[in-house]
Amino acid sequence: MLPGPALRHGLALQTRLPHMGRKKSYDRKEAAELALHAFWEKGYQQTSLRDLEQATGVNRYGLYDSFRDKEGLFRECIEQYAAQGADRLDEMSRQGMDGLLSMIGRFADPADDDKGCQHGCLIVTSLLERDHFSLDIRQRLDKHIATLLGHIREILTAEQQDGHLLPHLEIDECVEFVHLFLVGLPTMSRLSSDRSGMQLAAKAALRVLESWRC
Amino acid sequence: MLPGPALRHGLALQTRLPHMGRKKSYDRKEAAELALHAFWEKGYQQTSLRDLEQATGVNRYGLYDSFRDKEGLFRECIEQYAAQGADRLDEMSRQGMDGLLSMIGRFADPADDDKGCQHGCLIVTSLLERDHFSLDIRQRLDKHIATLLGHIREILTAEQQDGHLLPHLEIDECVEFVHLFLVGLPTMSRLSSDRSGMQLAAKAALRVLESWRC
DNA sequence: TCGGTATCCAACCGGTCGGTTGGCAACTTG
DNA sequence: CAAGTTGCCAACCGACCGGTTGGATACCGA
Repeated sequence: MLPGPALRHGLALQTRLPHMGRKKSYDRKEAAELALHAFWEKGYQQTSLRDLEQATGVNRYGLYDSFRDKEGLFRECIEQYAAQGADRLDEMSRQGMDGLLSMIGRFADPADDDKGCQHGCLIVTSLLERDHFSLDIRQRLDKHIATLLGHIREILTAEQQDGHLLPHLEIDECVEFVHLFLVGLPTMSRLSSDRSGMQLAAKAALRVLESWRC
Repeated sequence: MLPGPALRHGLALQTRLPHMGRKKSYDRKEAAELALHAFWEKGYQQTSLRDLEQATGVNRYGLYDSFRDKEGLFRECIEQYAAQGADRLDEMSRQGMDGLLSMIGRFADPADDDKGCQHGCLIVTSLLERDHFSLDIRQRLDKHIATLLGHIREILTAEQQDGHLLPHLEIDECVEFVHLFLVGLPTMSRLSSDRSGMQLAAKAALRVLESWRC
């Protein structure tokens, strides 16, 4: 823990061998991944350190040692989540409007058991707990949202320039409208255990997106 | 508090005069109204009894005495809120599609300083905390949501029968789409202190509603 | 004025929160 | 093996939660 008596024997702090002492019984990244799903299901505030200990199998000392504090662990989780999502976003961008449609379509299609759709985007749902986070976390969440909106804007402008989207549409408005879907649909699914209302809304959203094409 | 020695003097419980003893220093309904705004701003879970004492000016003993417990106070708040909202809903129904448009339009128009739009419908935002409530509260919230959706459905079917709405529209889908707006717009405004994105989305939503008319 | 009653308020209760620590177990090095 | 270092775990900490209570206070009827 603390430096210990090594210094008294002339062993400088930075030259201490990294493989000394007991080995960690858990993998840092794996623990963060498990914690991520706990946060995702219950939200930041409602996930206690006791929950995290159980979800990760790591004692709170280990969590504290590896991630500094609860928020540090959460920071690692959202960065890991965003890193995973980045690939998906790129894939969506590559598919253009179809990618966007399939993204919204996942909400409407109950056959697709992508767990993400059950809880909604972790970044979005976390922003609902804005008040509980430090400025640092808030800024990271905002940054990730901006990235998401950037991808959507990129898709829409490209499609419009290629003449595949109605020319009179205001891109700013369309981007925020899609944002509304991405925020509202998972929220709706949280409001009720019955997902049919949300699915109808998703179908309507898809119709609107389709109507933008030409 | 407890019956006291009155009975020993032959004074039956139900015949005790209601104006005995010290007078309440607060009005029950007024206290509920003040508590309502506290719940509305911070949410149920995040509003502590300390907050409620400060917001209402009533000591927790008084709150406990008048409302049984925190949830009892909240129950009173949402019923009061729903009662107030009922008039507005009726007014909206009377105006038909225009009423619906103006309801959504309030989100887009920053000049209108209706505080309700800042936080979103209390019923909706409360449902986000579903897990923290008893079955009774959940059912009440669900009932109020159903009432709201019923009004929307009523408006849309009437307009369609009168030939003022495109005949091919599926009412079920449209109702849930409006529901999505009502859920998503206030949620968006919570995600960011900058309301411009939400306002753009609201404008897009209005365009969609307009496009349904004929 | 005085007994009876209802209200008010501060102190308190058990429980849970995020976070900390001391003693022990496991590992490397010599 | 012994010395040095690190990880593990349970017990613990102060703060805050919703809720409770006992004694002081204000009000009523007689």
